[in-house]
Amino acid sequence: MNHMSEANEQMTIRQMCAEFGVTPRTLRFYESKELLAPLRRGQTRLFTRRDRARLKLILRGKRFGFALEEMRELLDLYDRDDTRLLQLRKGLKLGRKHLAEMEARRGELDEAIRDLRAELDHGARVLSQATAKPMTVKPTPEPEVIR
Amino acid sequence: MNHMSEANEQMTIRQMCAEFGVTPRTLRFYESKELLAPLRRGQTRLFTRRDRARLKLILRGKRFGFALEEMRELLDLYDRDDTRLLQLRKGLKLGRKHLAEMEARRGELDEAIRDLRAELDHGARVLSQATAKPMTVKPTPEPEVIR
DNA sequence: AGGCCGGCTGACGTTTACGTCAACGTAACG
DNA sequence: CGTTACGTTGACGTAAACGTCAGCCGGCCT
Repeated sequence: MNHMSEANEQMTIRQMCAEFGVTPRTLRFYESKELLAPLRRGQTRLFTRRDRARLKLILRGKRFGFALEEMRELLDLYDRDDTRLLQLRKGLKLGRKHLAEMEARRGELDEAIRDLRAELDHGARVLSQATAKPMTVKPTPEPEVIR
Repeated sequence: MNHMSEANEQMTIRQMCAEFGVTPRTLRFYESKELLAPLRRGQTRLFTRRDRARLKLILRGKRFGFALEEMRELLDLYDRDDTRLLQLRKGLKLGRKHLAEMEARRGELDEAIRDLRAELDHGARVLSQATAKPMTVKPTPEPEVIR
């Protein structure tokens, strides 16, 4: 009962690593870059729910090719410090820019997916034809246009 | 003189750079990694439509965080060498894996977009409320500056 | 008391994806 | 015929994002 105190609020570095699949080095590195700001019990880091939220966003950003430095600025937007209006304005502007980037990227991703699908379809077609009549092995002088 | 020769088929390194917004170094680097294989007129590289197609895919892949090495394997899939069936099979498998990754990534991207939008809406709401009744402004060190 | 675990701080190493610079070739321009 | 422009090949440098290793704490078990 005791060791199950409702504090999964603060967690150690190992627990964080387990939850997010990163190494301690990574978390310390992020802290050094001021992306995270865990509490301290003596020397030991204690990661809060805020750190977890930020880390989630960081890793998400990374997966889409945003640099850590870019993410750092954006993180404040998610912090919802509604008291400082100037900051908020800046954050909104930045956020909108980011959103536009992401939507553009989604469009491109869709295109890439379409293209890749087309290639896969083509490949599958060629393959089924080849296995159907295995005579047509080498000469493929089809007038197919490469687009 | 014949600057209008119909050969935009083979193009020089500068022309490539202009078309794709990269540096010569980048193209030479890609060649060294066997991602491109331009022809040669003596020493000079001549990039073909094949190189252009590949470069387009490379840059696209990069924008979505795929490493050059990953892209290199995939590029063959787009080459449509329909003669080597075993290769084709391998390529298809790889391509499908890649496609699955991209689709997963698109799902995540959509989620990220939704989240960011929510934050932006929240921010905008807070901001409009604050400007409507500016009494609830926490002690801001600086007086409000317009944008 | 001794030993191990988990965490901490440097500090240097590594990988990826190029940038930068030197030295050279060659073709055209004036 | 010199210089300007574009091309080439090394070779070394760099920024980002960690990995790795050494050395040192402070608890906790036995």
